[in-house]
Amino acid sequence: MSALTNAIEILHCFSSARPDLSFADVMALTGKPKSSTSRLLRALRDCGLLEQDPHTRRYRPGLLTFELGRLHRAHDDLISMAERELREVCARTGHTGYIAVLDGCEQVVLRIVPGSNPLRVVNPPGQRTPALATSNGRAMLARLSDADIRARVPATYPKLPRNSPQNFKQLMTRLDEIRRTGISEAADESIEGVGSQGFALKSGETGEMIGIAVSYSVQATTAAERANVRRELAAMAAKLRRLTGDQLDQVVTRVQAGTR
Amino acid sequence: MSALTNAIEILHCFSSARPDLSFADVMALTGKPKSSTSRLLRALRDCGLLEQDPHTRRYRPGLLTFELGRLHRAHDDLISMAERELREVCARTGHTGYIAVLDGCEQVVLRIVPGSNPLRVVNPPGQRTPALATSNGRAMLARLSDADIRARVPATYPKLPRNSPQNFKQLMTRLDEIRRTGISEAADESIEGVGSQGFALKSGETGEMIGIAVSYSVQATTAAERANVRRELAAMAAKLRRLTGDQLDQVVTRVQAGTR
DNA sequence: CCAGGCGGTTCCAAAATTCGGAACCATGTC
DNA sequence: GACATGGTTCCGAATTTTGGAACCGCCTGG
Repeated sequence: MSALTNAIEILHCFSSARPDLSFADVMALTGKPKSSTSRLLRALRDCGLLEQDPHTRRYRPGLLTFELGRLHRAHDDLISMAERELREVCARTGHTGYIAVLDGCEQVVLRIVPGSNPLRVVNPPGQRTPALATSNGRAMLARLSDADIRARVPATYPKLPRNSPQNFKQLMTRLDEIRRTGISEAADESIEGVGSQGFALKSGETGEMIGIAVSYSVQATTAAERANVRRELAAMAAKLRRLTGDQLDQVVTRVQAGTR
Repeated sequence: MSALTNAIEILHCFSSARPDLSFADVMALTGKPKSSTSRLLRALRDCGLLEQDPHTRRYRPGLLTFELGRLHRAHDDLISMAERELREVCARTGHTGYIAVLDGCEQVVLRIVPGSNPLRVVNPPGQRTPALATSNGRAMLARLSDADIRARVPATYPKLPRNSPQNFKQLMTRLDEIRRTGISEAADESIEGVGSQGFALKSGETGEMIGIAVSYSVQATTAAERANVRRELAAMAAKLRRLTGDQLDQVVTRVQAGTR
């Protein structure tokens, strides 16, 4: 196991749920001996990937991650084009929009477009969620080959909220429906009372794929309003597919860094 | 040289000026042989620290840096408190506010508060600039010990814009003035026609230090207006120092990860 | 005021990884 | 068809990393 692997293992311990960690936390989470943890944390701190709170001695992501994270935003084109369209839809419907990418079997929120409705922002950028339990997560999965999907979903199917697919077969049924209709829908899954509809967009040029979704309160919307969202999304999908040269039938073969 | 060191060396090649790099760029910038570069780039890509554009084959910071960069924001307290105050000052004066940290002899912008005046945002968050040529950069340096300053400034004093201190002695004169008045001023330095005033804030609790500055067009402001900015800053500084327990006379001994 | 825990650091020999030169290869282009 | 670009793979030598153990400074509770 290389030094880099170890470093990454530590970095992966941080999440929105655990934005900072103590020495003991890191030891427990990685299962590494004290000396190795000590050396590695020091190395990561010295190089700016981590910072240490001088008072509590806890570790958190460092200045370097902040700088590089800003640069990652530059990788635009597809995302900013989608964001522009999403902004208009959100302005018209009042709902909240999300753009996310797939990483393994999880999705990471890249952009959020706050809506005007009282439903407040629940998934800030950087948030990582199981792709199986979100509308645009499943929309992205639906565009992969069955073999790829099988490889991404953990061998022991995870325990998901009640309305999410409960096993691999149910999942494939829902993905097939998405493949037919082009739109993915979720309700009362990751968050109780919250529903969303989304679709996946894949650049014909670079092959990168993003998920675009609109999220709303299930209680506060009528069936007619949800049908309207679906129409809006379908129109946005058609326009973006045309702009980006997305061939719907073409399956994604390789997605960057998404093995985990 | 450890694998981690090499990885960091590559990551440091990226900047706002060079947000993506080709294989050859990385080889040239690091001076490493082809095989090592190949292996390392692959490792970085596989672990999510870098991404590769499938079309151009160029490398850029990856999803993991985006996620961790968002978490870095969580490290708030001092910064968010300062941001709140700065927001009010910017609303009153119409100028643009910056919060930055010191890293070695450079500063990195953490937050920006856009003003209402036509002077547009010039330094987005994540931007790295020589601390010697900015008002809050010098304000932060002024709070270090002379020995620490000498250690941070490169042995061969860098070539700076005309109005910046041109050698170590001039620098120390300006820092002494900042130490006396508590406020740092710059005009026509990093950017022609742009002036700024700033100060450094150091948490009495954690010891971390940030720079807070207000930036304006030199042409479009009168001396009276600049004096007003100075009063506003002095008042904000006094308030924040009280809130954070900042003892002005106490010199910063160690600042995180700021050796480079 | 001593014991014990936390958060480390340092040491060392064994084990694992990295290093870099060289050969090779797939694409795209002149 | 030759050449450049952007890699990958191989291999022995050289360098790092590893983890157990001992040690240390600080703080807290008894």
